[in-house]
Amino acid sequence: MENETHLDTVFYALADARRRRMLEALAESPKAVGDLASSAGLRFSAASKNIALLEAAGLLYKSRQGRQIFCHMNFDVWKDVAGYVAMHAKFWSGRLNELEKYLGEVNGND
Amino acid sequence: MENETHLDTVFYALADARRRRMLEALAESPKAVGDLASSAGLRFSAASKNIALLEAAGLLYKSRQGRQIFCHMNFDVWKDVAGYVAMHAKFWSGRLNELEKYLGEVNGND
DNA sequence: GTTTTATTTTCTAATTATGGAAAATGAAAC
DNA sequence: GTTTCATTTTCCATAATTAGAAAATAAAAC
Repeated sequence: MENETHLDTVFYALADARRRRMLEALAESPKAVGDLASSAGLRFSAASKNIALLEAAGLLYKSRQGRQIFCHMNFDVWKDVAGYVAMHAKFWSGRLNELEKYLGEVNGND
Repeated sequence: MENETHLDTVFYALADARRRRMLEALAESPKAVGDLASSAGLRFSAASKNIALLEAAGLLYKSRQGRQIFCHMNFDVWKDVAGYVAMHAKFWSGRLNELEKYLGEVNGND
């Protein structure tokens, strides 16, 4: 599902520090909308709209639990992004060691 | 040089299919502004503005050759993007083989 | 069923982004 | 130095984005 329009919305969604902060919170564990609002320093209504944007980009999905709505990171979409980046980052070819180091540092070799 | 604001501008720059098309053209070889305009299906003035945006994001740099201005892909910035993607794509951990395959397919194992 | 909690929607106003056209710049050709 | 070519800048009109406030929904608690 990696078409032009989709990449538009994904990259656009990532082009905002507060939205990225929400995703960073989600990377750890699913969070309710209200929690994400605080993470990003936004009011409820603004957070809700930004979350809808992230959802439209496929970067997260929601599930209801009682009165709360939980957001979950959709890791699959990162594959599209990674694919696009890899495509244009030709320079990574033959430098997988370097990327491996990156991944190791960033993820703590887990 | 991977700060929040920089990522904002980089992702924003990537969030437009025509700008990505220009970058795709540049990945192959440096191109004059006029050539990029046609690649993206834009008039000169519009192309010039989008190129300025890509330049501000650090995705390309310019060099003058006679009356033409050539744009060159700046591969280094992709490292920032790749780093960010890798950071959030935890799921890639332990799946480097898969990524390797990706890179192989995409770059034709060169 | 009324209240409370969690979230979304609607509406408005302010800000920002966009392309096109035409004028302006900059360098080369003559 | 005047013309030509390549690109940028300015100006304008249009469209898109955003947050905030208040009203609306939706589900649970009482």
